Formats: sequence, C-alpha cells, structure tokens
Amino acid sequence: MKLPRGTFDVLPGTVERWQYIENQLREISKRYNYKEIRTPIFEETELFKRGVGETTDIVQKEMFMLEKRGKEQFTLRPEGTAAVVRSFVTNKLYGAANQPVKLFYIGPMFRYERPQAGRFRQLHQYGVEALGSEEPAIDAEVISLAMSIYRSFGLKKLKLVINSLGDSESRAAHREALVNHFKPVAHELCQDCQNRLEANPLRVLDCKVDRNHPSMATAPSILDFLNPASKDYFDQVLLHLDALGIEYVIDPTLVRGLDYYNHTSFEIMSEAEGFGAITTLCGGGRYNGLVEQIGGPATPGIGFGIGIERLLMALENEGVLPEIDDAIDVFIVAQGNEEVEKTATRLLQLMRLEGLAADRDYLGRKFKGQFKAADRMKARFTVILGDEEVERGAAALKDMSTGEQIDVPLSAVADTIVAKLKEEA
RNA sequence: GCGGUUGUGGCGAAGUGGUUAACGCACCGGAUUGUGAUUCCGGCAUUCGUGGGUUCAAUUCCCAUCAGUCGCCCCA
Repeated sequence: MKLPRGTFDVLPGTVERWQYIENQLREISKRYNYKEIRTPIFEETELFKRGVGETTDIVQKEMFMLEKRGKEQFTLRPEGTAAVVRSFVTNKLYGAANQPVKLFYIGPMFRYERPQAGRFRQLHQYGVEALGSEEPAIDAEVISLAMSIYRSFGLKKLKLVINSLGDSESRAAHREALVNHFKPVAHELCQDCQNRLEANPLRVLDCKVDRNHPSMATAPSILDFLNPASKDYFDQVLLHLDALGIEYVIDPTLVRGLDYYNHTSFEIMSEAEGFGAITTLCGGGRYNGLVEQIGGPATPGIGFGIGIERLLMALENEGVLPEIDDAIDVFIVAQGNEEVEKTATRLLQLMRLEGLAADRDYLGRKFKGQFKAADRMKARFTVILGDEEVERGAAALKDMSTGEQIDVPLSAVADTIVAKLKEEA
C-alpha cells in the first residue's frame, strides 16, 4: 500500500522533533495566557464556505469534501480559524467570564493541492485567535506572540511584513480605484492579472510577470484609501509594535487569500537560504466580521496560523534543531539458565518502577549481540546477568561510556544506577 | 490545475541494448570459552517506481501511470 499523496509518516527519530515543537508552542501560549481548544477535524462544508469565503482558492478547489451522508455534507478542515469561531459561537464563549477569549489550537489541516517542498495535503498548524477585543494593543500582542515563538526556537532570519486592509468602506473604495486604474491597460497585462482584476484586484500588485508594467508604479495604495478610523487603528498597532521593539516592513501589497480579513494583516517570512519558493512561515490578521457571519453576535477578532512543517524546515535551514535524545538509561544483558531469565525479567520491571528507561534483549542474542544492541540504543549503563552472578545474588554494572564495571548486589542495582545518574545531573 | 526534472537493495550512489547490476553506510555472521562503539574476514538487489510497447534481447529506447522535487497559481 502506498502513502496518500502529500502526506507523510512521522517515525521514531523524527517524532521527537514534533514533540519538541509542540511542547514549546504550548509553553509560549501559556505565557501569553492563550488556552488550548480542540475542535473536530471535519465540519459542515457550509462553515468553510461562509467562513473562508466562496471565492477563495481554498474553498473553490482545495477542499477535502467527505462523501455526503444523507443531507449533510462535511469537509476536512482546511484551516483553523473558521472552526474556532464556530466553536466560539456554538459554545457561546462570547458570554464567558474571561474576555477577550484567547485561544490556541494545534493539529492537522487538509488541502487538496499539488504537493511541493513545504506544502502538503495534510499539513499541521498552530494558530491563535483572540476574540472580543478591538484594541490595537491586542493586535500587537498577537503579532508579538508569533514572533516570540520563532525567536524562542532560535530563528534569526525573519521578516515581519504588515499591512492594513482597512475596514470594509476603505477596502471597497480602494478596490474600485484599483479596477479603474488597471481597466484601461488590462489588455497589456498577463492573463492571470486580467483574472485577478475581476476576482481580487489587489493581487495584481504583486504579479511577477507584470511587475515592470508602468501602471504598477502609479497604482493606488490601500494606505491612501484608509478612512480616518482605519488609519488611526493601523498607526496605533504600529506604535505598540515599536514599543515592543519588533521590527516590521509595511507592505501595502500584502493581501491574504482568505476573505475574512480586514484591518491588520501580517505575514512572517524566513529569509534563510534554501527555502525555494515558499517563504511564508506564518500568516494572520484581523477578521472583525467573521463571528457575525458564522451566526454569532458582532465580535471583533484577530489571529494567525503557523505552518509547523515550514517551521521545521526553517529550523533545519538555520541549523537550530536540538539534538534528539532518545537514549535509554540501562540495558540488561542476560544469558543463562531459567533462573537468569526470571531474574532479568524481575530486575527490568523493578528498574522501570524506579523511573529508569530500561530495556533488554528479546531476540535470543548472545552476549556480544546484546552489547551491540545496548550500544545502539545508546544505553548509559548495562547490567550483566549470567549463571554465575545470579547464583551469587549479584550483577555486574557497566558504565558504557567509560567501560568501567563494578559488582553490585542484585537488590542494589536499581538504586545504584539512580544514584549515579543523579550524580551526573 | 499548468510547466520542468528525477525515480537503481533500509539509506546514499555508479552503470550498460545482451554471460554473475560497482561502491559506501547500515544490517547479519565470524576472528577460542560471557562484553559494545575500532580493526580484519565473509554474507546481504532472480532485480533496477508501476504498467504497457519496440527488439532475437531492456534496468538501459518509446509511451502511459504513480511518486518525489523545482517553478507558476495559491497558501501555512
């Protein structure tokens, strides 16, 4: 059987990296006081259509829709925000004691795309949603949370790009200006751009084919169309970022592909070498109309999503992944009569009860083979049991790094190892 | 969805239209009686992603398909 396209298995030896990342993400979330939320992996298809937006690529061509069950149509979640907002509404969290509601999630998402390095069909995201506040300070907090996550992993080559899409009024005015600006020269632009002009005029601005077209330089910028309230909001977000000492680049062409964004919009990219075409590590923004759209009371919100696969790629690229420590404390090397077997089994259990990571041979290997196995498992100690030792009620305890070997009474083996390990630490 | 590229044992990697498909790592066995990571010796792909086709003959040529990878679109 083959592995479904765009998916992968995480095996021992690599799973430790995922655990490391997940632990770290939970730890940082805790410091910022975001609580974990777990929602189903599939939802009603309608949720994503309404939440993510009918016109988005995600909804139009990337959804993993499940076979219809009766009248109900479900889809594997392609992103986290819509589901969290749905949960916020169904559980009436807008009435919760602690406001704003600060949540984080971590788990698999599904998109039917053509895979590439850093792009998968089952991808994993960590994300944060802060619902119920429309203070510029919380926009800055959310961004700062994303940045501290990357910094805490030791990443240096990061670039924060920020923009404001304004409120719906500002957006509509800008959109109209863009269309008017490009309409007269549309026939000179590439086919993609002609399509974009219909679907998402803002996208025309970062077209790679037409970047040198004269109309690009003179194109209207969203920042010139922000109404006073939107402009003020954006300025205050930047002020808070300055206060936090977070560097950013304002990019008026930064647009996110999901319909629900307004006001603050940002991306964090890696500037490390060897990343290929995909450099976006994190994307997020404010989505003030979303809760209402999902059927809840008007509630402002802001959040972001981090791609864990891309985070891992970035860590590898910058060489800041910690060494994997999967060594065990002790391996029992035993060979002999039934009494030896029984002693080994009992001793193994005893050591485990003492909290030691312990193992033994289960392949009937000889001493030599067992030592080899112990070595491969990076066992710190070996306990050697043979007919002669067991008869005397003793065992040989070998320190695998020094080769030193001492004789220890059976009853003291576990304690001796525990003591030696404590000494080292 | 579109275009480019690659596909040889667990991994890395050579190779040719025709008797036994290099090599390295890993793995397994051995180098006198119960001691690993070093060294030495030996073993380890009826098979070259899969399915067709061309040919007396294909892992090497052609086609399709699947998968990886790169770029576009889009996104995390």
